[in-house]
Amino acid sequence: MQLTRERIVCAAAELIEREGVDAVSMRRLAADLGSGVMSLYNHVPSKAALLDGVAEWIMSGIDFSSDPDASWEDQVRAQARAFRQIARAHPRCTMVVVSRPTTSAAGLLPIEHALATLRGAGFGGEEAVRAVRAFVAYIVGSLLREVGVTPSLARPEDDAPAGRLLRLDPAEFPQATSLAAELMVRDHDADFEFGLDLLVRAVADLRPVRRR
Amino acid sequence: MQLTRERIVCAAAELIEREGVDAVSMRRLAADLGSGVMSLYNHVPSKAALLDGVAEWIMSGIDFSSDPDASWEDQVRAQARAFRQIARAHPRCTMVVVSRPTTSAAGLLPIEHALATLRGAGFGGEEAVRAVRAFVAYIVGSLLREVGVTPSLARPEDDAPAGRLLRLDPAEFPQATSLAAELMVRDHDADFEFGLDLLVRAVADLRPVRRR
DNA sequence: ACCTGAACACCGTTCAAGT
DNA sequence: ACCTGAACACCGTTCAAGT
Repeated sequence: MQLTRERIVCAAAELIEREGVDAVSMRRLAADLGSGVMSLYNHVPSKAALLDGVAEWIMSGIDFSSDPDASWEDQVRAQARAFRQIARAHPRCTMVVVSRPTTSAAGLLPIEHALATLRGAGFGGEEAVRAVRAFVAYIVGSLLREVGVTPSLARPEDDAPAGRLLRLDPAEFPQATSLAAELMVRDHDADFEFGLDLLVRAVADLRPVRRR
Repeated sequence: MQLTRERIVCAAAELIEREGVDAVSMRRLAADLGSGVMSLYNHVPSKAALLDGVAEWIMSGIDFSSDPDASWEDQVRAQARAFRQIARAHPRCTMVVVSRPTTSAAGLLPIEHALATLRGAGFGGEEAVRAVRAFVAYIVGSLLREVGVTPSLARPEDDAPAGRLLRLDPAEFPQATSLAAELMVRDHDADFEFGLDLLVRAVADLRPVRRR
């Protein structure tokens, strides 16, 4: 089968999803694709560029469009949820997406949509830009949490009964100890919606705007 | 000089800051420390564990305490800013801190402090946990943006005049095009404070609480 | 307990050679 | 234009040997 940039990028994304980023090597990828290692370099200039390609490919698979008849609050919410889809659809690729600077247009698309929504709701340019940045920061941070790299109490242990506790010194961590039950609950949907709601309402409070 | 876990971790952090994560190898580190490669393994079980150590070391260098006489809003702000200090003090290590699950107590300390502040302000346990998670998500996302991995318009190019524009198709990106000026401004302080303020005010609105 | 060199099984990428 | 193998300069880590 023909070797293609797209085929290579796609194979890389699948390999990451299957075995993690550390499993990705040009040699391994070539073997998976049934070609010589150096053949890859006819379509991709370097491994770094390949990973950029994976990030872009995943971003471009998200649909950021939203119902233009909905309230701007609901549109922003829909866009945020679309973004978060990345963590659900490509959990192990999320870190790749989020850890490399987006050089492509695909990375700017969610921002374009969000800006359009906010401007359409009557927000000024600077305000819209600032609000979008706050949303993006929150969403990106949420992705990282969901993917499991943000400080948490529940330690993933293969052998231990699900949701075992990190050993905590109650003297040093009185709050974490007394709130252990709440901290162990990991409902990413609810967590995400909670924070998203905070931001949406705070942005709505910035100024009295009427539906356009 | 004696080889020590702390000395190794510290050297790794400095090397990351100087030349980036990709420059870190056990061999390079050993050379920097004037020892044989394998000597490192007497103090650190693996490279991955070493990077965990770097993350922990950086987290433990942040002072999350806040003036207990200040309003809870100001305390939360102070804690958030302390967290953000990481991006200023160790920009190139930030990704390391933020990309690996915190297994140590040092990673839980900021959460402990934030929980104490919110509970002291009268928030319920579950509410406090949710709010803290929203804050952490926002802060972590902000760190990533500040360190330069979040979609942005300003493309860092060594040769181009500072702040050159990504080539944008005005038809596809009307908002980004018309807001190019605003999007190019990169005032991380202002951006961070703007979003932090949104969250603080939204959390304050969750329920009428009086100072404790 | 700590250090070490040799060795193993890998890397990404350059280059020169092929079609 | 695309493919390729050999070669180069690296990796992390195991192991057996030293002190």
